[in-house]
Amino acid sequence: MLPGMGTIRLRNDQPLDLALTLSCGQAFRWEERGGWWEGVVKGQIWRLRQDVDRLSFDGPDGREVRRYLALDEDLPAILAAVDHDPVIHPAIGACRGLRILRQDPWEILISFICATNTNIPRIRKMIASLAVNFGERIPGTGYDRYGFPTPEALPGSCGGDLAACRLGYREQSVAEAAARVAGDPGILGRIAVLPFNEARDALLSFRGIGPKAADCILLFGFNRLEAFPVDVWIRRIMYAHYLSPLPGARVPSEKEDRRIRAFGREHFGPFAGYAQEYLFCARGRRETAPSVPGGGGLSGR
DNA sequence: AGCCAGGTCTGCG
DNA sequence: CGCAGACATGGC
Repeated sequence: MLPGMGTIRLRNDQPLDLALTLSCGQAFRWEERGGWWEGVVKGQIWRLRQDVDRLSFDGPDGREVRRYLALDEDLPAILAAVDHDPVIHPAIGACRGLRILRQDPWEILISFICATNTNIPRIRKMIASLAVNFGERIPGTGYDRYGFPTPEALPGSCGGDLAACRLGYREQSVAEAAARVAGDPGILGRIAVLPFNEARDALLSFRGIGPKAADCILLFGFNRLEAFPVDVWIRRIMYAHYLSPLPGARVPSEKEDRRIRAFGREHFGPFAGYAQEYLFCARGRRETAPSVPGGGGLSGR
């Protein structure tokens, strides 16, 4: 591991909370071992460690680390652009240094197909299982680590050993996505350069990718910071503090989620995804229990 | 034991 | 369109 090893001095005005960034649910393959965060990125072992303003890395080179962690992004400027109400403000304070990673679109696509209707611990297990069963073993470590499987390496038709990964009803969607991307290797690259709504529509054409997964894939895999994923937690938070369901509307419902999404993107602007992530990561103080819609909205909508 | 989980799809009106 | 159920699994 000699090739890429070094340190980066973090600037005071560009905060990073490495642990929060790696563990908050945008990436699923990072583990803390002996004071270092260890993960697999681009088929290589990456080890990262933060001591206040010193970021140490082992595996990648400094340029790769900066890019992956989005250290070149002006975080305070982004947060200033979304910090204009008394709900997001404390979330920003509570999650200082949280950054949205720049991850591999293919890995994120599969990860968020797996992320539907389950919890983060199990998502991590599903992804780990895909890597162990179909990824390439990475030599030179004291224990086995595996790269995320390529589209070609995953069974492209249902059945096969994919069942061993215990994906449940997500299995068919994963298999189809693998077959499609393997058969059209340029597809994700083309999606990457589409306008937002067209990219979103392209993702929605995959089985197993609905509105929420599409927004997560855009945000975490394509660095589209305007994406505003609406999951059960965000729905709770938004109903508790920002808007109420339309009179007579069923909730949850796709129609209502669409309103939440539109409100989020309008209210928070081009960096709505950052606002969403801070709200998501700061969940659990006031939003642990389902709250009553209609009480305590910000505006009278 | 039972509810819930970073939802989505299908089959009906 | 919009709604209700089904769905496969395991965490807590």
